[in-house]
Amino acid sequence: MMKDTPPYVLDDQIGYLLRRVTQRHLVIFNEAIPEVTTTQFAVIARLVQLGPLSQNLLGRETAMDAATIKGVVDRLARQGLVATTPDPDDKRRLTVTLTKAGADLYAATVATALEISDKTLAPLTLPERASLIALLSKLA
Amino acid sequence: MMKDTPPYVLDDQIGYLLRRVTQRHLVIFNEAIPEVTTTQFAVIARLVQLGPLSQNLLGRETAMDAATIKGVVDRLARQGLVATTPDPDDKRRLTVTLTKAGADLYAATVATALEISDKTLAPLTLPERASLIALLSKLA
DNA sequence: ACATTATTGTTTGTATGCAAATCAGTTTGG
DNA sequence: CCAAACTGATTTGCATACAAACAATAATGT
Repeated sequence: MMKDTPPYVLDDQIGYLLRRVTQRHLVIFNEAIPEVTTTQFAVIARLVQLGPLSQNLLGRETAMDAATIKGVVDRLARQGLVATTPDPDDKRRLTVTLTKAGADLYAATVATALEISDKTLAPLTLPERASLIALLSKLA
Repeated sequence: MMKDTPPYVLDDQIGYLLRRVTQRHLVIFNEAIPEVTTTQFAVIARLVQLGPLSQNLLGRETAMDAATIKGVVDRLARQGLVATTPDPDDKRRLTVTLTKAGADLYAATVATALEISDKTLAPLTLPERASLIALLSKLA
């Protein structure tokens, strides 16, 4: 006897669920903090946490490859939220620094950012939220 | 006394975790089924499940807006995996149908697609996997 | 019947996100 | 020391993903 394959139910697949939950989160974020995107905010948060970093290292610290972080940094620089300066010790490197405007934006929005996370998780109880974060952390 | 704001830990935020888990999933998918992307596979799976659909409805059934589904359908059509035909009853509508090549590709890869979901969830125990899927379903 | 409204699909613009190729600069091994 | 390997950054190309504006068509209410 052949054991038959379980059916493929798109709505129960981890990839599809991740995409839909992400979509909902992006809407919530964009409504609450329209000035920057989630990725841009992640970059700012990392710069607050770690201080100035080279562009590629900043990318690794925020899970973006070299091509992606370049675009994000360029757009943040265009808004005056970060600045880039050449590294005197390594002529290849570009140091990315948070500007005052960037630090001010972070200070003004970080509480809202926490509310966004709460709102995204709102359909869950508090223990469920902690459980979800723990489970996702194991997969990251 | 003011209760102070909880710290903003980027790595514990739902949005950041979703992005990183999605990245890992996309790598696994692309290694196992390089012929199509996750979104393209979702479209094919829906067509298998529901049969021919108008382009916009297909987008709604796969969580893509009108602009996005158009690009996805165009690329699938270019590969000969779907075909589009005008709807005689509604001149606005474009009916999207799975071709034989599309149906064959689905038949040949659906078992692999299930393995991809398993592999993405591999760091979790079986009960943990069920729990994660249930929690994400509540947020979708 | 017909004006208002809604729906379908398209296009443009912006923002991730990754692969691959390239160039410049740095590090390392023999 | 110096060729080989590596790293940092950039560019191009492709694939989502959404907003906004638009044209064609269909459905609705009065």
